[in-house]
This record gives sequence, structure tokens and C-alpha cells, in this order.
Amino acid sequence: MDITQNSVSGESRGRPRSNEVHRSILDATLSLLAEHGVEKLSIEMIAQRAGVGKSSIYRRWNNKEALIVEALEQIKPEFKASAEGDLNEVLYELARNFAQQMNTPLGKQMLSLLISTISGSSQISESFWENHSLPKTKEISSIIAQHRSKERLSDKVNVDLVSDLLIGFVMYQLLFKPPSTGLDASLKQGIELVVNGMREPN
Amino acid sequence: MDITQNSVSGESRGRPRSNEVHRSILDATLSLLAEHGVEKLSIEMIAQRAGVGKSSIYRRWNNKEALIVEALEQIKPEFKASAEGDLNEVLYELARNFAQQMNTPLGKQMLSLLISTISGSSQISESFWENHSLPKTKEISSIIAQHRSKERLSDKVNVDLVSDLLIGFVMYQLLFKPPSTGLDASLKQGIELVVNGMREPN
Amino acid sequence: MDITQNSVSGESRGRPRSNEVHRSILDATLSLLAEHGVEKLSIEMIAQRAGVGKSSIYRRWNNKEALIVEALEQIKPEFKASAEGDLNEVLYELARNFAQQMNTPLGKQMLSLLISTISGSSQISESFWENHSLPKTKEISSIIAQHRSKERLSDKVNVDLVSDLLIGFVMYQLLFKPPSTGLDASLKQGIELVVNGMREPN
Amino acid sequence: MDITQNSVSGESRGRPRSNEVHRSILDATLSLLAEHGVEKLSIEMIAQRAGVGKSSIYRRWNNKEALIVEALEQIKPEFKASAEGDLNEVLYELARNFAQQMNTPLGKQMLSLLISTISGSSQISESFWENHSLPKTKEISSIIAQHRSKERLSDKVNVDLVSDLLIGFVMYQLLFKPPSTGLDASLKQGIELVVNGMREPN
DNA sequence: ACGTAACCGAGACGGTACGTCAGGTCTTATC
DNA sequence: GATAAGACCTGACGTACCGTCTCGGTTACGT
Repeated sequence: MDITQNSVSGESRGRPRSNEVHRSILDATLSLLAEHGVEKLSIEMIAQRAGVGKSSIYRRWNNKEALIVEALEQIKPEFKASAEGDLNEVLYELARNFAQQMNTPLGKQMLSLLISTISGSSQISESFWENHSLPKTKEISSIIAQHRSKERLSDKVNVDLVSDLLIGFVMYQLLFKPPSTGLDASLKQGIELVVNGMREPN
Repeated sequence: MDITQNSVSGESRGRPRSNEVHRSILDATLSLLAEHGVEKLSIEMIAQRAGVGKSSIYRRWNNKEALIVEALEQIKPEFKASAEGDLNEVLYELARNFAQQMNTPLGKQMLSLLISTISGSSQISESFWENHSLPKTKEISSIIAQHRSKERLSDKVNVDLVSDLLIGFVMYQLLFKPPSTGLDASLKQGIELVVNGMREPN
Repeated sequence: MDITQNSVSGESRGRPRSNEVHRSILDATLSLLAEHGVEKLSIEMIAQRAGVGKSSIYRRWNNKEALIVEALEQIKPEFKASAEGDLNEVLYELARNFAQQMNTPLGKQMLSLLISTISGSSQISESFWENHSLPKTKEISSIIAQHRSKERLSDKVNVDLVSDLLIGFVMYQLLFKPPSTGLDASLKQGIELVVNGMREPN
Repeated sequence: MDITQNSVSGESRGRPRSNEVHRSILDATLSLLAEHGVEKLSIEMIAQRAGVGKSSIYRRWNNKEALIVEALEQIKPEFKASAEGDLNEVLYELARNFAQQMNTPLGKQMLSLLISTISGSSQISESFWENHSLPKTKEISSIIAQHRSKERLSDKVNVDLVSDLLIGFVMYQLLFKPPSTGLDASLKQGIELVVNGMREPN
């Protein structure tokens, strides 16, 4: 996702780019994103908040979109799938963890922006999808596949389908539901229903 | 969602607002939205395409956002739930119908914009949610509830949860999946899985 | 100066134009002119202040400029040249009278507008000049001519030149001098100087 | 009259303002002023003619009026009073020189605009008056005073009054007289009359 | 040790679109 | 047919950002 030009390539003469500057730009971007949202976000605001010149931003990123995308990557959720417990428990743990990290102003901005850029079919978001979201999806799918064989679940069900179902459900809950609707309980019930749907009908 | 001042209320003094103008603005907005996307959309472009002065736009809507929201309402999908068949068939019919209407450039713009404005918590999108999306959700819930009693499905499952699961799934498929991935088949399988999950475990 | 279309011409069918409306438009124009100046004056403001529709204004005058010109004519100064006294006294009386009528916000607006439109060479102001200003100039010239023969003044001096000299002087005093500079005294001295200049050099 | 912020004061951080841009804006303003007059003048037109962004104009001047005033200052006439000859000759030289510079479309625009803004009592024009017109007036007064003592003219006459008389006369001729009325001859006669008026009546 | 190339903050630059305002025209219902 | 109201198209206003550029000044590497 980094579009910097001479980070690695060149022979690196002259003053090297300051990591401090890099960080403060990303920090400023994230805090302003959380405070005002994507629409009201301006590069000039970011530069001022970061105590940085505009050129230092454009030296690192080609345009506003690229900066925002990289900033949001900073907070992309860590999946830590504990291998213990049955599928229900593992998925719930996963979902709760993901939801917790996303259920913040910044997290919602990220989801919403991801969706916006996806449906705008910008190439930047495509690479974001391929490099980050897709692998995670596959990870979930493989977890499901592992448990499918251990627990007596129908081997006819498409595990990718199940992960889509769950991811869509979690995102929908996060984006559309008022924050105080007992999110965790909903997740638990939804997952149970889906896992139950994977059982061989008797 | 309409912000017009004297549409219904007033005593109708002066020249009435032209419905023709109203329509051509909305039409121009939709066609430009489909052609260029939200980011590139400009009021000046809309006015020109519609053959209308900018003031005629701002007389009806307070700003660009309000216009876009109302324009997108124009294409909000019609749910026509056929009462025939079992739950699987009814839901599939519903989903396929919805997906078909949304699986267009404009439809995706609409979904993505809906999500953006939702997570930006603007009051405009809140009312949109309450007036349009929520009732549709309830409609689906009630359809599920009716079938739950007829077919032998567990009466422990929360029907709202099921509809959330399905809506989230359909939206996710629409927004994130490449257009040529056998959408209909995926929908069918996903619905079957969920409905299967509603059965009493034997 | 009146540009009305069917005042006299037509057979006058239908409702006749209201003189009341005409007056209140002119009054509103003058009061707003005095309050805000030409620059800030808007037709919509005038219509509102006069309690009148915009069309009633445009039915009577072709555009803003025409309305303003006619409004300012309302307050054009009355020359009442008392025939008594010597030239000095007569001219002073005339000048003081003119200055008094012009030394108001409206009067200055009028002079300044007259000059603006003159140098813009609009046809409206040309007719204004020919119909009103020029005759007055000639009147002054003839007064001077009469006294020239009575009092022993050089018959070589061009009376038009003298009136131009005086008018220019009075206008300059009105427009450029702070209001509290002893205007009357200046006028008196200036006139004396000019009249003295008309005497045959001994 | 200059409203620029960091021309002289600041510590000169950031890219300095381009003199070239400054000049081309003023030039464009003047040429458009001469072509179309004040009324038809638009900032957008100026920007285009100058090959400049609107922001570069508004960075230097707060609004259209301020720009126009400064542009007109560019063409303010140079008085070059030759000290040779008697008062008649000196004043005629001065007047003819001034008239020549002002007897152009731009010159008339300038005079008329000066008067408009003066009578609108805007603070901008006040400073213009104090910084430029008033000193010139005083200069003329002092020239007259010098000659008054040399030539045998009454020391009772107020020299400021005489200069007002002359300035008013010249302006009036410039603004109100058709361009081909023998301006120079009129000026000569008028000045002779006034100078003659300064003589002690025998 | 010392040039010098690339960095840095600041802010001017040419653009584009915003939302507002006014001018002059047109269209209602009412008088 | 005049009237008050107000919608209509047009076009300029002054503002806010975008992404680029140009200043003076500052590192840290390579000679």
C-alpha cells in the first residue's frame, strides 16, 4: 500500500525521510477522521494538526485517498483465532474480537470507506481487498473447514459461503444497529444459527 | 426526506414549483451518479444536464448531500414477497429480486452511500433508515415468523436475527463479490443454510 | 425619462395602473438609496420595502438603472433665482440654495450617480443631461449675461464658461469637502473671486 | 491602500508572492476596466485575462472594490509643474497636462469611481483622498501662493479656494463636456478668468 | 570536514466546486 | 389587465480545498 518513491529503490543520498513525520501524519489523519469523518477531512487540516508541511504529505502519498487508506490500515483488526473450543465458541470469539475493534468511530469510518471505495472500483481499494480482506476470509474459511470434519457437520456445505454469511452478518450489525442493542448476544445467536444450519438434516 | 418548504403546507402563493424541473434534476442526478460516481458529481454538472439553474436546485435541497439522498430514494427496491411456496422459496425469491434491482452501478452507489451516511450518523440518513429500511426489515421478519409456525421450525429462533442475517449476507455479496460469481446460486445456498439452521436440532 | 409603455398609448383596457404603487416604489427606492447607497441597492429590497411585486417594478421601468434615475429626479433641486441684488448676491443665493438641497446623503448619491452614468455614456444619463442639467446651465448663463451688461463687467468673458466654473466649483465642494468646512463661506468667496475675474482689468 | 499582509512585515516564510502575478492582475484589471467599464467588470474575467487563479486575486485584495481602487491608482496622473512663466502659464500647463492624462476611458472611469466611492464614504476611498488627492491640492495651492507674491495679486485671496476652483473646473470639463469641445481653449480661458479674479480691484 | 542532494515548514500558485445573491423574465391565483 | 408572490435561468460573488510549486533552512551521507 505504501507508494513512497525512494524508500528502498534509490541510492539514498541526501537527508532521509523522517519516520517521526510519517507517524505524526498518520496519527493526525486518524484523529481527524474520528473527529470529523471522511467528508470534512482536508489535507490542510492534517498538515496543521501534524505540524507538517503539505509537501511532506504529498511526498509520501500521491493523493488524499492513498493517505486515508494507509491510515485506516493502521487500525485494521487483528484476527487471533484461538484454536480451542468447538466451532461455535471459536467463531464467537473471532466475531466478538473483530466487533470490539471495529465498534468505534474510526472502525466504522474504516468499514464504510472500504465499502465506498470498493463499490467505486478504485484500484487502490482493490489491492486493499486482495491483500488484506481476502486472506482473512480464507483464514476463516479454513477454520470452519477444520471444525467441519471434527464436529459432525455436513460436508456438503461450502465453507466460503459460511464465512461470507458470518462476515456479512457482523458487518451489518456493526454498521446498521444502534450501538446499544446487545451486540454480543446477537452475534452469539447468529453464529449458533449458522453453525446449526451446517448440521446434516436428520 | 423532502425538504421543500411549500410543497403541501403553504397557501400556494406565487408561481408554483415545477414538477418538470424537479424530475429533470433527479433524473440528471441519477444518470450522472451512475456515470461518474458520487465523488465526481457536481451540482453545476447536474444543473447543466438538467437544463436548470443552480438556484432551482438549492431552492429544493439545502445541499448536495440532501439531493443525492433523495435521488437515490427514487431507485429504492420494491419488495414483492410472493406468499406461495415454502420459506426457502419465498426468501430466495425476495433476495433474488432485491439483488437484481441493486446489482447495477446505481444500486451499488446507493448501498455504499447509504452506509457512508449511516456511519457518518447524519440525521438525514437516520430518517432514511427509519422510514424505509427498518419497515422493510420488519416485513421480512414477519414473513419468516409466518412460515416458522407453518413449517416445523424452532420457535426459539429470533426472527429479527434471521432477517438481519439474510440482509447482511445479501448486501455483502452485492458489494464485495465480483459481479460474475454466480450470485443467484450463492444466495440460494446461503438461504438454505440459514433456514436449515432454524430447524430444531434432532 | 418615463419609459412606461401603455400609460398614454393604448385604449387602456383592464385594470389601470395604480399611482399608489408607482409612488411607493419611488419612495422605497429613495429611502433605500439614502440608507445603503447605490451599490447595495437591490430590486428585491425595493419591492419588499414598497410592499410590491417585482413585476410591478419591471412593468414601469426597464431595468434598475432607469428606476434609480427617475427616483433621483424626484429630488432634483429647484433653482429659484431671485432677480434682486447684484450678480454676487444672486449667484450666492443660487449656489447656497442648490448646495443645501444637495448636501444630503441622497443629494450626494444623486451627483455621484449622475457622474458615474455620464462617464459610462449610457443613453439614459445622456437624456437626463439634456433634459435637466443643460437647461439649468443655460439658465445660469443667461442670468450672468443679464448682469454682465448691467454691472460694468467685461463683455469679452464667455458666460457659459463662467457658469461651468461655478457649477464645477459647487459640485467639487459638495462631493469632496468634509461636511463641516464652512461650505457657505467658501461658496461666497469663490463666487466673489469669479465675479471679480469678470471685471475689465484696469 | 495596499492590503497585502506579508509584503513587508513578515519574516518571509513560505513561497513569496509573485510580483509578476501582481502586475498581470493589475494590468488585466485596467485593460478590462477600459474595455467594459466598472459595471461589467468581473473577477473571473480578470483572473482569466491575467492567466491567474481567483485565489491569487483574493489573496491580495479582500474584494473587488479594493482591487479596482488599487488598479486605478496605477494611472493616477503625474503633476509636473514647470516653474517657468507667470501664474497663468503655469496653471494652464498643469491643467492641460492633467486633462490629457485623464481624458481617456480609463481616466474618466477613475474620476467617476473616485467620486462614487468618496460619496459612499467608504474608508478605502477616504485614505485614497488623504494620501493622494489632498497632497496634490496642497501642491497647487503652494504654487499659487508663490506667484501671488511675485505678480501683483491680492493677498486677501485664499489660495486653497483658488485651487479648489480650478480643480473643480477641470474635473467638470472632463466629465461633463463632450470630448471635442475645445477643451484646451476652455481651460485657458477659465484659468485666465480666475487669475484675473485674484487681482486687486482697482 | 565538508559539499550537496534530498528533506523540512510555510505558504503562494492555477484550478474546480461550493453555496449565496441579484438581475430580469415568467407563471400562478386574485382583484 | 394590473397585482403580490415567488419560481425560473443566468452569471458573478467570495470561500475552501486540491495537488503542485517555490522559498529559506536543515540534516546526514559520500567524498
